[in-house]
Amino acid sequence: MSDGNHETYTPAAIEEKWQRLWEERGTNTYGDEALAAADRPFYNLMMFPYPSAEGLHVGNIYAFTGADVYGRFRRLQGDAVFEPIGFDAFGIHSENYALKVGTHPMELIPKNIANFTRQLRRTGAMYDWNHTVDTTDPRYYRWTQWLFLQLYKAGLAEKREAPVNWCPGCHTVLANEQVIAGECERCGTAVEQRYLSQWFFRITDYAQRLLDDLSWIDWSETTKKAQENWIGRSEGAELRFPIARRRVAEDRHEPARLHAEPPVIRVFTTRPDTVFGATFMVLAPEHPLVDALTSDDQRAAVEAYRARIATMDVVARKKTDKEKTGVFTGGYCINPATGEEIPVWIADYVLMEYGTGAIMAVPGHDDRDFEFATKFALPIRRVVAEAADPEAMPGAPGAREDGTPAVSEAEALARSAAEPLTEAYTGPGVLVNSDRFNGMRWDEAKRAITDWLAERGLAEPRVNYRLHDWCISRQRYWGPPIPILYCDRCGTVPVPEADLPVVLPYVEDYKPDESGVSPLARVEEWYRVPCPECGGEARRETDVSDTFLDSAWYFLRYPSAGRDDVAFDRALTKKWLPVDMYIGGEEHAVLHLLYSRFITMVLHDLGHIDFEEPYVRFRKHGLIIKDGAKMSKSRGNVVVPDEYIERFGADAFRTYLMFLGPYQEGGDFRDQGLQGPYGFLSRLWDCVVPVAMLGDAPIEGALEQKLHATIRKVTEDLAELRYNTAIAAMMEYLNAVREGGRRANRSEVEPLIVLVAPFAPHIAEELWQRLGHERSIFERPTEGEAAARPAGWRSVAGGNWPVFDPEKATVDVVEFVVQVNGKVRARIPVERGIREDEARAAALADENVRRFVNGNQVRKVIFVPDRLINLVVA
RNA sequence: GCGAAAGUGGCGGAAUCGGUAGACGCGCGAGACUUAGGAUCUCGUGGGCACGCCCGUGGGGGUUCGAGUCCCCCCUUUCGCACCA
Repeated sequence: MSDGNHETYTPAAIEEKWQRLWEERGTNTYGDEALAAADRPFYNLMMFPYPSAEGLHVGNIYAFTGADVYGRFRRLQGDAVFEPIGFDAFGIHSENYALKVGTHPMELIPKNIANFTRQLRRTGAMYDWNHTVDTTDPRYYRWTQWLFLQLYKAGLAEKREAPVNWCPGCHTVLANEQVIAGECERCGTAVEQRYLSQWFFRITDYAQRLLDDLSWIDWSETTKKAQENWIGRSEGAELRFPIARRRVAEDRHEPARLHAEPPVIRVFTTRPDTVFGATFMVLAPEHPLVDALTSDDQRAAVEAYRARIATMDVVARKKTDKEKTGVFTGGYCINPATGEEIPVWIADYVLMEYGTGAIMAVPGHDDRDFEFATKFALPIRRVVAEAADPEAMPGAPGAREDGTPAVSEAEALARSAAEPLTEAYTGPGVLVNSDRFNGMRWDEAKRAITDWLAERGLAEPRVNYRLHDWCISRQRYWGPPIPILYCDRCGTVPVPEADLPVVLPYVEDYKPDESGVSPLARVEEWYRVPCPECGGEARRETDVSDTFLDSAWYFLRYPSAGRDDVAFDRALTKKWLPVDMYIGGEEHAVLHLLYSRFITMVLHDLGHIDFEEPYVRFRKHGLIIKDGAKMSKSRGNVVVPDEYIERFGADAFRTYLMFLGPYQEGGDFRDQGLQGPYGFLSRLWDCVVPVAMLGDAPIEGALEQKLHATIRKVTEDLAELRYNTAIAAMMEYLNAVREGGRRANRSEVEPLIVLVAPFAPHIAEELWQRLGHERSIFERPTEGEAAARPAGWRSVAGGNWPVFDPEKATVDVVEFVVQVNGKVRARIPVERGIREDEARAAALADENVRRFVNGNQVRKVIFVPDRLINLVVA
């Protein structure tokens, strides 16, 4: 629709131009000095991508654009925003893909990174390309290895034999967090349990701190909750059940060993109040005491059961709803509360990884124990009686003044002590069948019984966590080698820091196998090295570290990227960290986000940094679906961003992504939806270009009011990442400017261009330039520029972002609602600030209102200033 | 089973504090312009009819002058954890 005079909006040309100019002028990048000298630093971080061969997908762009919009918003407000990007390129994901296509990862990854870089530039985000990281670069992973050594020296990294999750598909060990419902997060293969010697980070030492800090960090609530659940703190007690030696010793083959082992079985329980009801004990099949407890006549059955469990895959074993299985060991232990001998069983519903790997079974008050006891005909004893009503409990509200329950104790006890249980009772109540503790509230009994047993050394209060230590060994090729040497004479020797990096060698055949060792173990010339301590023969650790270690500290590296003398510079780190705003996916709620918090705490404790939480503020973004369904290759509904960007431009694509739903909840991508934002930008263009056609009149009246209301709305919404409603407000304002096809004035559109800039930076730059500005809209304006603004235009200090005038942001005439008996009967325009009596008179002047009042007496009037009046009639 | 979030037009989604339900956009309808239209512009667009109202935010109760919003019960969906003692 070009009419010679009119220039059409051509996003491709404009965007190409500005991306080139940004690069040439260094608009978005910092030199080393500038980075060190920046005032009002704001570290705007987004989760760096894994550079897949498929290229950037729409989910990446959605995440990054939301973060970039925020960064640009802060920058327009005068902050010195540091917005880096990098590549998380090590790991099983990359390696598996390389294997699939038959290209070595050392060739594949640089290609992918080049492709990603091209695509990322095309999205128009303001990345600082002077400060990027690539985790596979030896200049980066040198410091990943350094980090490992710091943990090693601090005693936080240790090698130990442990049951680990082995993925038979990926041929490697996985961290607990990488096992989803018993399956490998990457390939979906059922995970097996193996006993291997692995490197662990003692993250459990930090469990309480990781939990405590959640109370003050400013994060999305759901993310905090996920971490809280993952850490899984439970309070209770460790109880000790002495082994009934008499019975065990009779059957023992090696009686001498008996004395070497502790003559007790330790259990963790959150219900020490129910110990009088512990009628048997269950150990995990792998429990080390099983052998000692097993009697000769039960040995065959026990061995068979253990063998069956050992070969069972983890998915099958962890199924909650399968029928309970188990076998009696023939051994007994003594209930420390009752003194009774109780039988010891093994069953796979007890997990070796949690607590002590043994439980006291209280079938009366635990669903699982009840099921087990029922199946194997074990005694079930009630020790907690449900009070007639909660008020009846001693000390409860409604209890008598002397603290005794409203229902008599005797009554409650008598009623239910003898009553048989048809299912486990897990609720609150009063103790029964518990000797001296009868009649005590269950919650008080927890402490009382623990104390009572503790006097005899049979219990102590205990806090347990679900969190496990972080297994970082991977028997794979594509990762940083763990910087450890094994010497026959000196044992485990850390690689001296001066010898870092331990470079990952080029290995032609890097395919993993069943052996349980890394492909690097096949490269003798690499792993055979002299011991740095004795000079004798040593052997390198051949496992590489988990990818999540690479990403656990990358945010510390960005400002110091390119520095070869330190992992992170002290002064730069002090200036820029912790991260001011971190935006990323919820899928990392318990992986990356927990690990990087842990690593940061460790570095803090070791004196390397002066903060212990890496991200002051974290916001999760939502997920994009396509036409109401998850995107997947098999469904064939994957959005390829390049095509859309080519057709509509990055500006429209970005704006659409931010418009299609609340950013923190995600939304539904529909091809036709792009028309809206594209049309919006086109109309904005048509309003401003050619600039010579713009009017010079100052903004005034209702439009001025609307502008200020829009500035307020957009400013507030952007601060809270409510991008969709901010865009809607801008659309509304532009519609008002164009009302009736009138010619726009410069004073009406210039502020709008700044508001649009975070979403559509290219068109904003272009229009800004055409309006006569020489410098980027994102640069801090000079005094001259600030002074040359149209009348009534005010901006925040140091930026072009407009400031609204609260006086002007409110309307003079409001549409006032008149209700009769709560139903809307009229809408009348009134002056803002109208008094109740005036409003009432105006309401009653309305014909329709009068019709409904119908001469009846007005019994009550509800008046909400500037909103409504409600007349209540008989 | 536990934890978290959410159910609003044909669709994506709006709606600070309990105060005009459906902003904005898509789609659709009518019209204008046009050789043409998957372009652009204008107007309309929750349902119903007696054209003034009635009905409408998953279902059922309740509180209130007034409920999408608060309370109780139920249903559905999505996500996370899942034999965690």
